[in-house]
Amino acid sequence: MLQTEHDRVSVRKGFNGGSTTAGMFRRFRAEVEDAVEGALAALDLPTDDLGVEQPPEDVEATLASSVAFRLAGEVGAAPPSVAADVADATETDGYDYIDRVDTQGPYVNFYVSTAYYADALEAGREADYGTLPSTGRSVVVEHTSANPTGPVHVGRARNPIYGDAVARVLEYAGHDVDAHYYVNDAGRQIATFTWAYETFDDSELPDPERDRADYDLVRYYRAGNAFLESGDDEAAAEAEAEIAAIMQGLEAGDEAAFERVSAVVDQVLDGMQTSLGRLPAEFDRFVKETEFMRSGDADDVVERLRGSEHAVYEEDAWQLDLSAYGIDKNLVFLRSDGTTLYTTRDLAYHEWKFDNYDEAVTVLGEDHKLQAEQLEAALEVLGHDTDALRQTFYSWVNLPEGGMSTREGTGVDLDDLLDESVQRARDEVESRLDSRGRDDHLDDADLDRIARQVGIGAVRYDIVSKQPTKGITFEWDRALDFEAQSAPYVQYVHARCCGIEAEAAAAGIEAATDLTRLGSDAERDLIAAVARFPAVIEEAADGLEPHVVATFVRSFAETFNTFYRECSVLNADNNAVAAARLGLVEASRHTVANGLDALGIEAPESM
RNA sequence: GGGCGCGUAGCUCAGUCGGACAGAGCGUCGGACUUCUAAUCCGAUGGUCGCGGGUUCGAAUCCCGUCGCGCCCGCCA
Repeated sequence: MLQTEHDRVSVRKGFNGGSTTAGMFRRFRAEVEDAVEGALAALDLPTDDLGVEQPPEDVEATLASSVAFRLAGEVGAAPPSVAADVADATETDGYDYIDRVDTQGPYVNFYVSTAYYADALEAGREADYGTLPSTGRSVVVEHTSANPTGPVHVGRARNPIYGDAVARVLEYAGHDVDAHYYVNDAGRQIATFTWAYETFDDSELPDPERDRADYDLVRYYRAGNAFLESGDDEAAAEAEAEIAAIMQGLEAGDEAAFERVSAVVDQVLDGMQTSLGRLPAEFDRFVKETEFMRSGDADDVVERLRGSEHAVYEEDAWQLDLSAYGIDKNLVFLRSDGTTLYTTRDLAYHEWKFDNYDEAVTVLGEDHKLQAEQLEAALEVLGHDTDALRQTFYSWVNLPEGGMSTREGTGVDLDDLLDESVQRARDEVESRLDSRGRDDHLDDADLDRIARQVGIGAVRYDIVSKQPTKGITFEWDRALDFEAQSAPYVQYVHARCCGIEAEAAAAGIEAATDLTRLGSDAERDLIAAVARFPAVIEEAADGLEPHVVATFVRSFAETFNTFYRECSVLNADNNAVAAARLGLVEASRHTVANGLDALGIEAPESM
């Protein structure tokens, strides 16, 4: 079986055309809000809080209002009585998706119309279903930005996985997104790295773990740091002088210094990109700190900060007193030796972002929170409206025995995790081959593809499905669990959809959009789930929380599996039912494929 | 010590801008493949939402306190 387009994760930038829909659920919600507001206004009641919410699963209504609770006191009647009045005053004519209103105790319940289901079914059959209409807003998402000092380890991997998903979700939500990786090629650590690379000899270092530049060069970085910490003060002082010279050279715009540093940075970054590309996490642009040193923008920031009322000169260094912004810690923006710091250059970068984008999103580890607050305050000192800046944080991924560190060489390399996961996925596929129900003859290339899609998808889902603020302890068995509530569970639904569509095509069944043939609970529940997808994208984008897509897609898969069991396409009572169900399968496939795509997880056509 | 975050079933997690009996998966126990793929489905089991106060008609959700864990408090990033 050949790999087709559906097997590949779409390129984010590809989503700028095609038909788009605001989504049935979102429109229904807007209608309900409008109707409730109208009813309250008619009753001369306040409309500031409509209390529109989603009822529990066992309630048939799609949305409800709990407004009667709050109004009971004002009206002087019990909530159920108020609810009845509101329901009576609610006008349902003129709305496409509100079918009817009733009450259940204190709740006013709203039920969707046939048109709601019909439109969801039709919209779902479009391949780009879930893509919201263009907002016309440009957003830069900066994520990962790991120091180019060595191979990407699992502790860092949450950033590209979460960050890439944020970028994708924003793209689905209709924004014009660019992903940036901000390259630290000017900091002290990089100068140290450069010195070490030039100083140590390959023969005195351990063999690299992999034949790749990042694995090769990180040995020098570790050796250099170990040397500086070894306690030989005289030798260390000599090294420090050289490191300082490199930093001074960069600051002075010395071309030779830039070349020395890039010789290290470019190689390591190239290796890191190979790892990141496996996830995949791809970037539209790599922005180097040194760009802002060479352009003079960093110096310009220094001059303007120095002239601000918050600037103080203490202990020979220029600092920003940010107590007016509620930050006790001074921000040093120019060292006593005249060199700039990371945050100084980052300020120049952010000014550039503001000039070129409507909104700037940054995905950072929680250890950067203080620095991020200082950055935001400093941007305000520089006269910017920081509403355009959204900084979002994730907690570290730790090993059961502690944290991971590139410098100390502790931790699990991302490559090792992905290799192991793909290998375990391959074992899994092979062990299932004999009992496999479908006879579509998987060849070796298919096994490779499935192992890769499932293995990497499982790792990615494991990380992206959790709230970013929650800490994660990395455990092999848990990260590589392919059971339910994991990527393979959802991917399997996609493969099932593809299998059904292939069989249906062979049987000459053509998909139809025919709601009249889809009356069972399982079918209606599935269409209702399809209808919610765009609203899920919207929620995930608004909160920069891709994990809500992960939750949705898993729950959607469950709904689909119930439908699968109860509503056969090929063995339907007649052709019309088969065609209608096939249309629903198509809508389901688009929902799952795009939900996974928004998370950066591939959707296999067969498993 | 101060700041920020986290604490929900034995385990891993949803739910947290206050609302209908707190939901999944794993685990355990018991069922379902001559059927579009069983990486599936169905059922049972399992919770003082860390603890103590407060606000409210109503609190896992908001406020105060407290305990435990994590991160930060560098002229590092």
